[in-house]
Amino acid sequence: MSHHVGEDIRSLRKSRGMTLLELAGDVGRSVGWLSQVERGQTTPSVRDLGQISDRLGVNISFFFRSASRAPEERGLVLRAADRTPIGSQESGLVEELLSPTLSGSFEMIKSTFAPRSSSGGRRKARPKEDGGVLISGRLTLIIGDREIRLEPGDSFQFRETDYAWRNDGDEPAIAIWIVSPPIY
Amino acid sequence: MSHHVGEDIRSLRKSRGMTLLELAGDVGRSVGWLSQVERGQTTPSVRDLGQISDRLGVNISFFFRSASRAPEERGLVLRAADRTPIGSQESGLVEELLSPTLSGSFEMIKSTFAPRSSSGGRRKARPKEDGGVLISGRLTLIIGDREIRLEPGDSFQFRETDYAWRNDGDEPAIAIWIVSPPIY
DNA sequence: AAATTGAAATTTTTAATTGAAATTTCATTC
DNA sequence: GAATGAAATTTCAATTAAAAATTTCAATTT
Repeated sequence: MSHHVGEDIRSLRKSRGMTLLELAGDVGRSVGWLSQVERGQTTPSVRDLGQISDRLGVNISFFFRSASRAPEERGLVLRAADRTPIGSQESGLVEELLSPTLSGSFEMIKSTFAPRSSSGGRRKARPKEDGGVLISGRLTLIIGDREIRLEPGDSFQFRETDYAWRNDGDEPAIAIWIVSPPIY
Repeated sequence: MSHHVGEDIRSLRKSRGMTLLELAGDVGRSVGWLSQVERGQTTPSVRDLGQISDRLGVNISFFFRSASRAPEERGLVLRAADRTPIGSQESGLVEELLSPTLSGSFEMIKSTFAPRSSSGGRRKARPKEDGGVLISGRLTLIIGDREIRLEPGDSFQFRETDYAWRNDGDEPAIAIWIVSPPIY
């Protein structure tokens, strides 16, 4: 009874705007069953969970990121060693989830921007608010019509949905990035 | 016309749950006047602003933290050099606002916990959500009945309103702390 | 004349309804 | 026991109404 993959499934499903009906249909199970899985009343088979994770676009290992930790701290802390890459198919950008749970009102992400790289086009996105602090390296943000060059220690926050980034430097740029509401 | 102290005043007032009527009364001015000040249609005198900042519990210099920066980046970026201590009368804890504006849906704070110090009693607080990443040092969080020892790189997130902290180490603990909704 | 007030006009917020959609429950089937 | 499917329940989004808060601006004060 220790693993509540259900809570993660629910958050991922919601952040993607899917209903029980849709996800259950996609993985070939009933709405009632998925409801029970999400609430921890039924344990899905590994095969079921594999289908679910495929459909939600995460690796199945994501559900077990804190598996080796004491149950009391699961969902409350995420240890540095347990962070997993998530999302972001963009080359040049590696995102690791810092939030121990997906069900909060905001999400914390460690973003690493490769040297000499930049985001592709602009982002299409739901209305959300972004913010962050540059920890190391250099990073240029293009927000609206403004171009902002960040140095370590600088912080930022904005609601523009279309923005882009660029790392002109020779070293990776590392930022703590905050998104609200959650995107994963 | 460059300084919009009004926006900060409005955010601080709201985060403290005050109405125009209350704050205006406390500083001996009319509601209409304060409304104009907050919307940048009237500039308060330095004396008025002093009274307002006293009542809101910030140093008057807070309103001018980004004064030397280009207007385009004000409210969007906060440069490392412009950070000011804010809030937290607690000894052992220094909080610096990272958010460039107070009007977002969350607030980013750099918290420095002195060696061998701890929070006094529990916190009384409005419902909010806290999260963060420990950047350096060691920090113990007491959340509900759980005691969590954090190492650098560990991240956390919770909604419990009563929590406490303790730094048993010999060096300061530095964390990036996120609060939603804003408290300042 | 510029700053400030105060009261009327307007906007925002809160609470209560309601119908639709989504979710939960649980007796039945596989 | 695992899973389904339909009935029961809950949640969500859209309305509406009343109260509270804010804005506006003509009048007053400095």
